[in-house]
Amino acid sequence: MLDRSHLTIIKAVSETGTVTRAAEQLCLTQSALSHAIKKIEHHYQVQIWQKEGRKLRLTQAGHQMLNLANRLIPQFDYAEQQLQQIAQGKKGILRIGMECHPCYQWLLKTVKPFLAQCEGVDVDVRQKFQFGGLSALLGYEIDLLITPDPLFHKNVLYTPVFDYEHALVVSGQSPLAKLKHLSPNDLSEQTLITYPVEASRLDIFTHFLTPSGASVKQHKIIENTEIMLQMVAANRGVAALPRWLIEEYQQQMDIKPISLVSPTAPNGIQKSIHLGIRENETAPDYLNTFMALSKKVKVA
Amino acid sequence: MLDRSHLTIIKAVSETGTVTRAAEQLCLTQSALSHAIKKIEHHYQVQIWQKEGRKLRLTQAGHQMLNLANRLIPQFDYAEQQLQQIAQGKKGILRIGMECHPCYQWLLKTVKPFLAQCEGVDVDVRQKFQFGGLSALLGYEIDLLITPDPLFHKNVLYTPVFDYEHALVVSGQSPLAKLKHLSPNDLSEQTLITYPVEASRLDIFTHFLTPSGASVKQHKIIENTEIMLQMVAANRGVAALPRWLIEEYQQQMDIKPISLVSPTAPNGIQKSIHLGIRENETAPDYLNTFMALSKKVKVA
DNA sequence: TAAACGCATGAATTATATTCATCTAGTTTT
DNA sequence: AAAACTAGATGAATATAATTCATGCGTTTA
Repeated sequence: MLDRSHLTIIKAVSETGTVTRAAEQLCLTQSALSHAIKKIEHHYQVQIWQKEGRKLRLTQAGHQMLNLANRLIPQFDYAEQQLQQIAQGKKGILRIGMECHPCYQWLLKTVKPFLAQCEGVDVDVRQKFQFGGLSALLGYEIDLLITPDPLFHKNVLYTPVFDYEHALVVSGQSPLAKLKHLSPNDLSEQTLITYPVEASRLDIFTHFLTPSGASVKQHKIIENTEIMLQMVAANRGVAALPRWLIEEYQQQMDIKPISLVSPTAPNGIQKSIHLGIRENETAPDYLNTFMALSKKVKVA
Repeated sequence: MLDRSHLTIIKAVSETGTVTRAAEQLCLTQSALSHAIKKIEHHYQVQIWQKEGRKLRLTQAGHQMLNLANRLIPQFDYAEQQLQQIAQGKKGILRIGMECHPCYQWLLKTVKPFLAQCEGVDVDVRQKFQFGGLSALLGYEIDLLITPDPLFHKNVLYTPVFDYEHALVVSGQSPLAKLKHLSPNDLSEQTLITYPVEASRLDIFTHFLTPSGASVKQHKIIENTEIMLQMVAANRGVAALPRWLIEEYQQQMDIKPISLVSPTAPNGIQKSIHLGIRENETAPDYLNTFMALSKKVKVA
């Protein structure tokens, strides 16, 4: 029963001093305000104000309403502003899910201009998903999935943003460094360093070693890309990473990319990073902004 | 535009999970809620929720509305409760203004049974007023003024609650202690301790010293009654306080009351504590309760 | 003492909220 | 795979509530 409008009226009356001026301020008639307050006065059986000569005076109940108004109205106003900003795609949280460890470097490059362009929008990046990135997307844990392996789902729309070659990175000191490309059996005496995910999600296994029945001497797990490359540079192992990423670090480290050639991938392992979004809903503007920006980012 | 009702709807929907059940809870139809939300969706051009199979899912904007709802609705509810209780004269805040420092002891005795009797009513005591207690009362800062000096005003009704003698308190060791009463000139070599208010509001000046052209040797300011009495007991000065108050402390301290006799006050300074209330308005029940209680409280 | 000001109020009007009946789409049952 | 069911959306009809208009009454001002 007691409503925002009543609070607005009481506030306006206390500000302007008279109902008539309050009505002007609210673009209503004096009568409208008078009726409105009379109504809640009847409903709660309390007086809100009293005529005192020509002036009005708030009763205790009126003062309580005024207090309430002063507390609540700004919150309503702020919420409305937020709604309008959300409507214009200026406000929100873009929750990004990453399924592609080395893409982090790329993401940073995209997020930077995005934050500059969409001032009201925060970015949240998540990298671990209990049931995988796709279900995180469908379960509304994230709004955007960055993945090199776009698993089909009817409600998810994937957009490729850039192609890259998944190559082996080796130390400049390694004997392998002289080769232009190598085949699965060339790794039989090597130590392979990977991110801590299941082998079934590592392309070097699924698209290179496993189809040929080949394997490596040792398998080490490292979570951090830079450390991984330091290890490789120190000739303590080899790793599979995007060629552009390797080339980016090549200036500061003694490393080298080599194509992974096999019967199933005669030209090396070719991959595409895809952005996945839910298809059913109307995407907020800032999501489209992000998609557009992501296509402009150069990676090599 | 955005209103309490919308917040109520969103809250109910989030609690019950479906619009239909929310409608039941609010004693409305599913259609009503659907239309209401559609309206603000159109107005702000945002989605609040989405159908997802048989379930609903709040959008980001929807979640913000829900947050707002959870913050604001309880405040509305509380305000309504207060209104209803105010209507019944059962609930409110009794804002008491004190213009009489030593009356604090008396006030405590009155407030205690009052709080017991009026469970829903809070008491707020204010002691300092920028423009004095009378204007605080007329300006609705307080609802009740406790004063020994009832300044006339046509809209203020004063009721005397008890009479007392304003007497001098001296140490038992003081040579003055042997006197039954004393006159203004007897204080010429004494140190007078008073509360920190203007001399024009201290009866010992206005009704005793000043009319006779007398004065004291020294004037010390102390805010706290007990400390004041400790000082007196230690024979470091004398003070003017209600006789009943002095007698109350006489058991535990070596102090003594002495009447202040002068041509203008041949029987000592006789005072009355008055309760002042605004006359024009209908007083809430608990104010009358307080008035009634205050007359029963014995002070000596 | 008339004019001006300012709130209250009843009736008329306008706007808004709610319902009813129906539709659509997803989900479950058979 | 069809039928039955569930839950929300929607347009039109209706009910309710908000607003205005015209006017009255008390207070203040000139």
